[in-house]
Amino acid sequence: MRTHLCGALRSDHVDEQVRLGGWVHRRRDLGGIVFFDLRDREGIVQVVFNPDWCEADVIARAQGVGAETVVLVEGTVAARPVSARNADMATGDVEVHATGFRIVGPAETPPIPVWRTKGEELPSEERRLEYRYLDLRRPELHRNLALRHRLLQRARLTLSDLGFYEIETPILTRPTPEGARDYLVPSRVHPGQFYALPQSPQIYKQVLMAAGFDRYFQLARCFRDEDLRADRQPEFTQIDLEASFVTSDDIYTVVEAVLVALWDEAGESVPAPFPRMSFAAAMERYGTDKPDLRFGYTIEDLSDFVRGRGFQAFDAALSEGGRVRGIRVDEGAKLSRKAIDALTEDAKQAGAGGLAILKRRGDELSGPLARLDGMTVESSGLQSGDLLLAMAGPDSVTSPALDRVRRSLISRLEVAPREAHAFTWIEEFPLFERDEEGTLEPAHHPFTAPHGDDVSRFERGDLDGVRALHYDAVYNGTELGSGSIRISDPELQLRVLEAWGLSREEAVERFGFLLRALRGGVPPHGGFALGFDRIVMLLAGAHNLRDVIAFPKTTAARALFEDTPTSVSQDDLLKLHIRTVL
RNA sequence: GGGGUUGUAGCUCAGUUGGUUAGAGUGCCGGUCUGUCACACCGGAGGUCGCGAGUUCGAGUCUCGUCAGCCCCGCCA
Repeated sequence: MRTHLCGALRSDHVDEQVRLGGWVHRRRDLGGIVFFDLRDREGIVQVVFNPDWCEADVIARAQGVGAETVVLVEGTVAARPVSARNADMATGDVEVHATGFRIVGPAETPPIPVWRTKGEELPSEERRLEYRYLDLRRPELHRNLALRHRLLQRARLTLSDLGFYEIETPILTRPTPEGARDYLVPSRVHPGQFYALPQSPQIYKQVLMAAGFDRYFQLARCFRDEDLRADRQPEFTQIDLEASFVTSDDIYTVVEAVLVALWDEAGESVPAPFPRMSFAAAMERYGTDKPDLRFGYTIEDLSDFVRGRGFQAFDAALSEGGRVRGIRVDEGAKLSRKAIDALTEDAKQAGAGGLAILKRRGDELSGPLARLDGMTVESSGLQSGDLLLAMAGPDSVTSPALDRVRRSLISRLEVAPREAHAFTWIEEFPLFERDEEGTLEPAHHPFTAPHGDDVSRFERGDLDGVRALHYDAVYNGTELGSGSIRISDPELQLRVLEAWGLSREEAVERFGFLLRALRGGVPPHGGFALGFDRIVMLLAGAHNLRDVIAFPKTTAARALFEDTPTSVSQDDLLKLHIRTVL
């Protein structure tokens, strides 16, 4: 049917007879002569209908063809007249002199444009999702999904070469009351019973290790019924992997190989191994477990610097066991009053009581902290033009607030990043953390092994300080994925589940299948899961996940194109033994 | 669950302090046009101002509710 793709035609093809198929992108009808741009997956080429080579009835039909109509074109590739070349088009040196054409896919006038006039905004997100078949025709989304395809293939190839088997795990799985909410699937043959869609293949991959597959990976679809964000969809794809007889270092090596390969596929060369940082150090220096290491402006402990110098709010916080922490900002004195107010607002929004500042210009200090007892230009430690931002409180307040202030500061100062790609491992996470009421909660899933040095602490029941063999891969302030070394001792697994708040009976009821597998002889094992959609988004330069997923959901978890979810008939529900209570 | 924001022609948007017949660009329809590439030019059609109440002599504009999109907080073991 076709001999070439539209976007592939170049000067080498001049004088060749071609048959093309594609969508009419735009039409320019000059009366006696008609141009249109024909678009396919590879790109766009100009087709010309001219009485010099074209029958009158063919021209007449070409004049009437509407945008987005699918046509077959027969003709000759010709070099354009020099004055008519288009440097903005990849195919701009040539055009197709059509001798015949046929409409094979008539199109209604499109409700949203595929081609937009210069300066015209994209249609609303709502329209784009409603008419997804049109929105997806835009070259930008084609590029994103083409990149996604290449990254998927590269991930497969890389892991396969490293000895990983791609093994599929069930989509109909066992509900887990803990963690994220499950999407439930009713069983028809077992009245009143339900499957759940997997939040991740976590337990299955551990069972595969127990089964001796040694190394597993999967491009796994995962489902979580939680509220959404620009970077969160209810169903998403993970590059999920697990390996046996490994330590954290082995997992780092594998994940680094995958990430380096993916970045390479996108044309970016990045060095491995990645630097490592403990969770404690990340929280201390950056206030977050996903620090953006492209920038400085690290957090400092200013408690001793300000203690007892007549600043009431600081001394109060210090006497309550808090600290005073802050950020020294080179050249920060140039920030406007308005910008500093905005930073203060950021700090308050993130939960801080306020933001105290000290500014040095020449030999003059200003700002509330200038009134500290004994404050002098020398003792301030600031260079001319510098700014010091400080806040007081428990770390649980100042860390997130200083993280927020730091990120806001970086964007307001428009500082250039020191490097384009800053990967880092964050490790030694706590195994448990306390929620707002002070109740101990597992920080991750309950299969994460305690750090070897902290096992005795765990045995003693001193859970607060126990570190986990859990690690995150962080890139430019974004968490790409996380993983851990798993518990392979069934007794330890039971005790962790108990510490998690489950009775022994409950633990066996919910996780018995895993415990049985562990008792059956399991190697030490661990793994990782990378958020694939997010990686594609970063590498495509997209700003939300919807632009790298062919058929995404809205922030209310609805699909507008197919209008889903939807009600079903009472009859269908009855067959599933379900009654609605709306 | 909470907060913010947006909703006006097929699409992208403007619409002043509440005041006559709600506008522009583009698309669409008709016409002219042989080198355009945002083709140009002439003419035309096209509106439940998201939906529902309320205030008012009068509501696109003010108030309340509601629906939908987007962003954020909670949530995401």
